[in-house]
Amino acid sequence: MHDPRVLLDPATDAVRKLARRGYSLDVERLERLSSGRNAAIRKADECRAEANRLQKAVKGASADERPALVEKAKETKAQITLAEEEHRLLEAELGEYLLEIPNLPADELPDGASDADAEQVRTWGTPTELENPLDHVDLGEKLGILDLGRATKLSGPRFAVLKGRGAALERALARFFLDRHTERHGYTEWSVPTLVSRATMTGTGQLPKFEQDLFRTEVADRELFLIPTAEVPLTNLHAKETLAAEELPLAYTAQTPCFRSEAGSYGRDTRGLIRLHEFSKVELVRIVDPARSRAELETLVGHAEAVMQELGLAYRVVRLAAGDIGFSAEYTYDIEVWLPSQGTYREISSCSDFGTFQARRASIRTKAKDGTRGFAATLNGSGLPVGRTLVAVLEQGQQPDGSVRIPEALVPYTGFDVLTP
RNA sequence: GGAAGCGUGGCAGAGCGGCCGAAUGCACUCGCCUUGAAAGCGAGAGUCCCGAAAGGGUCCGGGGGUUCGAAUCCCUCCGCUUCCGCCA
Repeated sequence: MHDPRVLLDPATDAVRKLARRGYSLDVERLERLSSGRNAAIRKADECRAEANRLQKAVKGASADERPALVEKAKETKAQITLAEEEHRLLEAELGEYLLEIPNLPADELPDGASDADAEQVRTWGTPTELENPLDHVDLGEKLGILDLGRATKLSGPRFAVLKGRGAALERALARFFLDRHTERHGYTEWSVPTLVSRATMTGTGQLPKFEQDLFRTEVADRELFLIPTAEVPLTNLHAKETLAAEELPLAYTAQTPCFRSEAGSYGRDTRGLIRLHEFSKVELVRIVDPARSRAELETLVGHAEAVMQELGLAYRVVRLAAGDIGFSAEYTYDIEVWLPSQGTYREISSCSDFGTFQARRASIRTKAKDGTRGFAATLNGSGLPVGRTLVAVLEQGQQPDGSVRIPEALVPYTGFDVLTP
């Protein structure tokens, strides 16, 4: 959420920046709501000050002065009620409007609105060239570790069932990621709820605009949402808190299932594990000093890349176009892994700097030793999604004889170094 | 789900309907003292909002009510604790 004052400051250049992501800011409306709200607060405060004066006067008043003062106090009270009502209305309208304005994309991002407009930053590893590469579905079924038919029987399309060494591989990947991030990269592991409140979803920006992307539950009169990523609970751990500036940066990780409705992606990636309603992911979240957020993003991407490299998976890093980044983001790198079956790089991790946008929504404040107060900056990135990594491990590790070699770093976790049909 | 009790500042813990933004202790910040530290002494310090500032307003779990005036009285919701039931 933006500070309306900052948004309206010409130096912010908000209209131009938002236009880059195709959002048209209604400056006139924002100005009207913001100044109207402030005026209503002023009016209410003045009335309350008057009421406070009258109360003191009543206490010291003589018996004949008293009735007139009490009468006046009652009138003032009525005025307070009016001013407060005005304030409440404008506050609500302003709040609603602010909640739907996306974050300002950084100027360094390239123009454009799709992944085709992303800018390649670097590549790592050599894309495997195979005669007739199988895709992960064919591989998985031949190896007997993937059962999509039964997944459909259980839950419908866009679910997966892993069996035997497939399930073990999934478990191994998650443990491998968590161990690396906690032991080498300084992250604290958390176990968090995957059902969260509307307020929590609003804190990170999934709500109110993207309710159609979420799974919603309702039991009795209680409403909860299934998280689309651990970013939601991890970032909101510190909602409505004030953090001491010197304890930053905070680095958190968690493995959770992630639930996405995938509304609006009907024809896309219908095969296999790429796009599911439910998948497991290890997420990285950093809560940092806003002045350092971009440097922290480089650090975060580095942590995701480190596990990719240890698995020996060829990938590239791209800088997303201004019109392609998420609602709450101001700067995003995607890591794309090489998929031999598609002959292309596909997104495996998205690492974003949100500036203070989420912290304002969730109210994650900071206080320095000298008493200076502000909002923290938040960042997050996948580190990594288990399913898509499994896809890459299968596809990049496939051998001419139909077997799949397990990356060396993973063997201590799987207990086997090859998958054979 | 049933019964009882409790929700005050970072923590602990006071608080006759106006003198309470709130005693006191601990913790904290800054001085003094000390070679340094502790102790001791002195001073200070809460949050959020409006305001260029001066200043004003707000906040004693949330919401509502009584009253000129509520941390203090009433209603309601939420949370916590203990006992019973149920359950992994």
